[in-house]
Amino acid sequence: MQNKVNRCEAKPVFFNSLNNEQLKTVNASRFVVHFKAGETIFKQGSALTHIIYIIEGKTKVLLEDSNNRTILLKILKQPDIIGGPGFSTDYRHHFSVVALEDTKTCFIDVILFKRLVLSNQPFAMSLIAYLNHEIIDLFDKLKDLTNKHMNGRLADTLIYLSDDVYQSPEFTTLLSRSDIANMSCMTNESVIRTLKDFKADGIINCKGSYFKILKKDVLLDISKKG
Amino acid sequence: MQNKVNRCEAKPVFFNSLNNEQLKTVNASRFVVHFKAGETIFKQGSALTHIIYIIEGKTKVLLEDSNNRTILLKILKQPDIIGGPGFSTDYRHHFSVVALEDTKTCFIDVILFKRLVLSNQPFAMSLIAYLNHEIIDLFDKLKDLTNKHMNGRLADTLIYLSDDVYQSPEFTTLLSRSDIANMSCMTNESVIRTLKDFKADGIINCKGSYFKILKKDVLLDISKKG
DNA sequence: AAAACAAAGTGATATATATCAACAAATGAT
DNA sequence: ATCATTTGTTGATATATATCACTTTGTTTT
Repeated sequence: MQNKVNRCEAKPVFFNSLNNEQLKTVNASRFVVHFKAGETIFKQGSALTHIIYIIEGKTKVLLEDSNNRTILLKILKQPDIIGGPGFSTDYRHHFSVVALEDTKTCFIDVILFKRLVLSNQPFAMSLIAYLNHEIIDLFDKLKDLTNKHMNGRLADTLIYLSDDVYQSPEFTTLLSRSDIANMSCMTNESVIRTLKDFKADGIINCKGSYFKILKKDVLLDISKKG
Repeated sequence: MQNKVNRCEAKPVFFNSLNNEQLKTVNASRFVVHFKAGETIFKQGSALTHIIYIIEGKTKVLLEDSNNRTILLKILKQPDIIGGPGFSTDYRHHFSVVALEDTKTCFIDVILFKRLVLSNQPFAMSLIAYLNHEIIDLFDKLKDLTNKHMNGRLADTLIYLSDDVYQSPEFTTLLSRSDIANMSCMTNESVIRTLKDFKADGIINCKGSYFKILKKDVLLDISKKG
């Protein structure tokens, strides 16, 4: 891990409610860290000492359990903030974050972050709104992953990648088949087989890391039906 | 639904960080509502107008999806607060709450609640901590429900009921087999069969609504192994 | 108490999905 | 370029779990 200290170029939407003086304090202590593809930005269970802002690059968020099973929860990229529910609870990380490509991040001391929350009500309120959005997303994830069958779950993953991560019906992904499996709660082999089915039905086209969604309406329908 | 207006006798832990003046404001506007067993306290999708504090009685929290499948997320009882992630986002309920027995609740206007959050930093911070705990619980739920097999999931449910809800190895529950199924993401029939297996193995005893956990260590082991 | 209804329980069968084993293709190292 | 290693792919088989049809038990209603 390279550890180049310099200024952040970008500013997260999240920090909009800070005043100039507060922004100056943040600027004074924050530092940039570069991660190479495959490197772990932080590991589940470790101490939460900084709130991390992604300046550049895509990262995957992993929920790991004691039996070596992993859920790939989501993909984070600029201007996402990586905090995690350890903030103001046990100050530990409850998921791991791994860089999918070379990634540039900005570290903000969590003690400073807490001071900002305590001294700026709109900032606190926007954090509360953010956390509630996270909870809504987790509700949806819980429903999708437990109630839907493989086809529906894989359709969800493909729609998520296309709409949210790559913002295009056509994309080349850094995710392996196993990553896609971990996102969709299925095995490697089942992902491959189901992708093959989708391809045979003319819903998508894919080869290796290349994906193209041909019939989004059908995919949405599969997602809805579960 | 009866709608008897009077004072709340109990005060949630949650409101500890309020000062006297703020408590007075809350007291002035809050009102008590009684629900009978089976009645819906609020329905998923409806407007979030009040934060509800449970004074007495047990309620179930239901996550409903568009295909009529339901997850029973948890059981709430005094001194739990029912707010939900609609607060400061879309001001809608993202789950339904149904009374399992006669339940006494205290309604607090959500606009007043928001004012309190904005005017009292420690209160805001304790809300943030609460939301983060909720997220940690959801992470665990997500991992448990997607990674574990039936035995492990049902073991989790039994441990939850014994430890958290009834706080005794022996309890008579208001939950039906279907409720237990919805908590454990399995069918009615599978719950019955698995309970029978546990009984045959001397891990639990149960008959109708009566449950007794005989070998908690074994149950914990089943839960861990998944 | 009888009837009606809901909830609990059982067995047979179907189905979704994982597992295993083997191989092909792509990628990286020497 | 060749070998080694990982990643992707395929087919055969095993297994967990749902579904369906039915019986039994318990609980409310008249």
